[in-house]
Amino acid sequence: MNKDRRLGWKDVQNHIHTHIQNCTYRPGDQLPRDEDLAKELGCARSTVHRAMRSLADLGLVERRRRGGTTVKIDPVTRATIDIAITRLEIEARGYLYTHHIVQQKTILPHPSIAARFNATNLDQLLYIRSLHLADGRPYVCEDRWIVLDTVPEIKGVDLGQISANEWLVRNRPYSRCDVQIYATPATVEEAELMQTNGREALLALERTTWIGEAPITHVRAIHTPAYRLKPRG
Amino acid sequence: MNKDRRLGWKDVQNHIHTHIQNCTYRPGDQLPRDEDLAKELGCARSTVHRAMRSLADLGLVERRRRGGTTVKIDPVTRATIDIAITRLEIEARGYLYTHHIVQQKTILPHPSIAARFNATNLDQLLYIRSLHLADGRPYVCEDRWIVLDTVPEIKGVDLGQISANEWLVRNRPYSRCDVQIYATPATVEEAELMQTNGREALLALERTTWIGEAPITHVRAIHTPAYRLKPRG
DNA sequence: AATCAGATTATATATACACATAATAAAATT
DNA sequence: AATTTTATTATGTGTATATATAATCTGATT
Repeated sequence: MNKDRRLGWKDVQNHIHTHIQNCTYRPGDQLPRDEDLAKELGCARSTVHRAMRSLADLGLVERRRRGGTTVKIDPVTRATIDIAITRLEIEARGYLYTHHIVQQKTILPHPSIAARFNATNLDQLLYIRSLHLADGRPYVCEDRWIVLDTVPEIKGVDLGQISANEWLVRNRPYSRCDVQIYATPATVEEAELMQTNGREALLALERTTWIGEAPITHVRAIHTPAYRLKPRG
Repeated sequence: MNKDRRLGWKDVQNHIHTHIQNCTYRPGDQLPRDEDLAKELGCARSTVHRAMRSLADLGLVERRRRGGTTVKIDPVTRATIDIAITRLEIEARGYLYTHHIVQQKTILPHPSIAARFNATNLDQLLYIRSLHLADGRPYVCEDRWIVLDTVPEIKGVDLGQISANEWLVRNRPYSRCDVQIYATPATVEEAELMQTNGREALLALERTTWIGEAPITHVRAIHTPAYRLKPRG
């Protein structure tokens, strides 16, 4: 037990959070100043500050210099999703991971792909359609465009061995990543690959990455119909 | 300009982040100790600590007591989505918001709904299907189950005026929220409401909330086919 | 009355130091 | 040799203080 222990920032955070849940402080209300709260609770201002900053990170309160801290008027539900290497996601669910390349070719960028990269002067792209399986059953179908100017080394990699997904994550850190999530009906070919019905509703997860100004890759990953994306704990 | 300014934690963060992007430090590598980095960069350990904690929050590095800080072996793309009140989301896009109730009734919980709440002894629920429109065009169709035992006051609220979504967010803080995102084909009735084709692929966003142990509400919000969920900048 | 220069105030950041805690290694004990 | 105890080490937390920054108010100047 932590009977006589000093007050920690998490205690302070809980204290305030509880009051917000109690409606002691309601949306829009002003919270006490850091200093006053510190005095009231018998801890240092830094400790209150740490707790307040954490609550602000959670999107529960808003802090403005001089304006003090207020309970957010329009609370948002903040959900954080971790998009891991597909192999690890499948293995974490206890399945055996395999993958294979469906199609691979070097192409010039289609305007819609160039638009995603927000670039006009793109040269050759490596296009790969690959299927990732869990215990032999389709799990994710990935369409990927890799900017060869930015990642020339990938030409020498055996992408049948290590997936482009995994190789890139391990070898090409990015400085910016755009994500979009949407529902899409399976095309006939996709339905065949995913072993499901045509025009079935699939969850699509698109990512586009850059290092500095240079575009790296654009992926569109479609999941099996039953797939549910769950934010972390 | 901040020429001769002291080093801030964001500077330190950028410093390390740049090195990770450079591959000076690669996934799995050990970073210098906080103290050494502080000495090297000429700032306090607390400043380095702040930067490191931020990088850990971003999912870029992992910190273990005694074990030091390492670049994450399997980096994840971390995306944070803010789910706001539907009215505000629509207005933020510059549209006129309207909504209306399609159906409203008091029912006993269907087992699948009780399962979502992880509860067995649920009493009466208020079920509401409502349509939220942007400039008169369907935007979101919301199926909501409200636990009347937990939120009895809602019986006295005119939910045609203020949506259940908005009333609950403003009046019922929650301590826990489960979120699930998936694709679903529109039913015939849903397609009619959303003015789209039957079995069209729609993005569904499910939320279930509790205050303490008490279940508050469960929502299933389906979006128009063109809808794309975008994590915050 | 409008404008602009300071004073004020609350949060934000940086620093320094002490102690807590967890993980590990080394030493002592059985 | 196996186990337990102890020491070490790097991060985590709490405290105290000084300074920075942004927002607001005050009041002098025009």
